[in-house]
Amino acid sequence: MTDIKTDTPKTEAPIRVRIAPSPTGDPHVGTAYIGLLNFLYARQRGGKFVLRIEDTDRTRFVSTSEQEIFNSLRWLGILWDEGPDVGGPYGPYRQSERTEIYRQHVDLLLANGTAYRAFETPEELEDLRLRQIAAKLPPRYDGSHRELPQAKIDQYLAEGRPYVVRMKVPPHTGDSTSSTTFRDELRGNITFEHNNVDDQVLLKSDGFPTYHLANVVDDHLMGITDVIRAEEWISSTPKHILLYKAFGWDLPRFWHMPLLRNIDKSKISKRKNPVSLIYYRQAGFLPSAMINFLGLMGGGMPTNEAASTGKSSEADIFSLDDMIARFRLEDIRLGGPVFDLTKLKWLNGEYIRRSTPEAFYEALRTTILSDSYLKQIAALVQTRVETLGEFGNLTHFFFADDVMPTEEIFVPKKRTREETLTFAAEQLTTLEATDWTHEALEPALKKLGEEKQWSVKENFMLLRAIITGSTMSPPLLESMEIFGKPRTLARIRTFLDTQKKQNNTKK
RNA sequence: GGCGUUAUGGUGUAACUGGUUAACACGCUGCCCUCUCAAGGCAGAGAGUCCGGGUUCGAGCCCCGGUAACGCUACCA
Repeated sequence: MTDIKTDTPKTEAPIRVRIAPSPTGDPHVGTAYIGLLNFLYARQRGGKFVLRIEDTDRTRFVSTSEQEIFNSLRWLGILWDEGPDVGGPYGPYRQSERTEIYRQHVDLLLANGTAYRAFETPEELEDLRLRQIAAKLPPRYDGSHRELPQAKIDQYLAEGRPYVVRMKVPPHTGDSTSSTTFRDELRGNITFEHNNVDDQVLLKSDGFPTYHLANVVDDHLMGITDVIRAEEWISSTPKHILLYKAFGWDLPRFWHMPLLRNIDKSKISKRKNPVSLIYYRQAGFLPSAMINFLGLMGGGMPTNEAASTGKSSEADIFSLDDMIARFRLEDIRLGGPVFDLTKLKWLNGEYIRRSTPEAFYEALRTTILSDSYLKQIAALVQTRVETLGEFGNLTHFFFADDVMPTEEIFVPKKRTREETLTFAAEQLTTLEATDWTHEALEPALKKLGEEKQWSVKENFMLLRAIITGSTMSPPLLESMEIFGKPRTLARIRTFLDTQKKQNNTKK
């Protein structure tokens, strides 16, 4: 093993990297992927890895999300040196606690003429957008408040009209540049003409910053040296460069990583692939396997010597420590890798087979057979069994992954297969948007049933069939609650996918 | 539509500064082992490197032109 630190130029500032997830839902595999890459980069260079929470979107905020992000990353062993929960010298690490900082920085931009107030209402902007689309023009802010006379601004402010602050993208008086070129460490120079860069909103009318502003201000203030993020940010990087320039700050290095993909190559999404880290934990994937699998995405691990000497399959198997020792971020492949569950499951199986019997049993007992899980399930069936031996009869679906009802079971007497599948898809949509307590689930499902003219019995029986594979089960909603949202939704999606495929083969 | 990025078997990756029949893993097929199923062992099928030109003795690697996929195009991140 080589000493990585000797490779690091000694003149460099200490490496500081970060991930900045938004607490808007379940922790995402994409967050884990980018987190892993940042973590490795920092560890290999004796740098610091920062976790920052980007909670500036109040409309999408989910209160439990932040804690779940912490739990999931820790589960994987992706540990941060600074963050909201562990503190650090550059805090606070939650953007909602930094609003005063952003306000001050916006004032700086307002004062030096690189930003301006815009007083249009959201309705006016929507109207503009629609007209532009109708005229086959690229939808873009038309800049009408770019050069508002001071008198007008004062008047609007006095009237108390709400406003946003927008970035004044050059060219304008004081800066005549018409394009921005930046270096992506993986791809080389990328150029954007400014007439393709919108006057991005920096400060929303609710006083919160947008991603673009908060991100640049925080990265600078937190001393971030390398921005390692997903490819979807390439398009907005010129805005960020312009902001660094407007503040007069040095640029970090930018590394844009390929996007994880669904099987059909689109950006990975929950509709087509489980993306919740909670799902993977609850479904019984081992953190070592998940980390290993993520390390396979995009390459980056040099071919193992074991591959040429010993068993060749060893080449694909490595630990987090192996990655710290040998992973090369600069070798990441740029094509978007498909997040292929088949290979993940094979890897997971490898890790299970390699466990000691004790470790395997321990893994079962802390996940799929944990005391808390069993205790909740037991409470559900106590009145429904006559011998303890019947426990498995009623609860098999809690422990199985291949539940699939036959058509006779899931299609109600007076319904067709088609309308049943359509309704099941609507149930899925409803469940996705509902808090995961049986108290919340019941009215949500009943409301859907009323709207679509499905009786409560038909409604719940269909769902019961999908979740349990049977027409007989412990109380459905309580069962779903214990089984967990990510796995329940995944089961419904698997059901719908399978039935859809059967449709296609029938025709 | 505009802008940007990407492109090696079905999937993930490999192929030194261009150099023999494009390699490994997953998956798939068959066989062996075996009370079953996995695991394991063995043997296969599957790409000529998105397409078209060019440079070169020689191109997956270099040049030019296309195409397709993906991303962005919000007072979301």
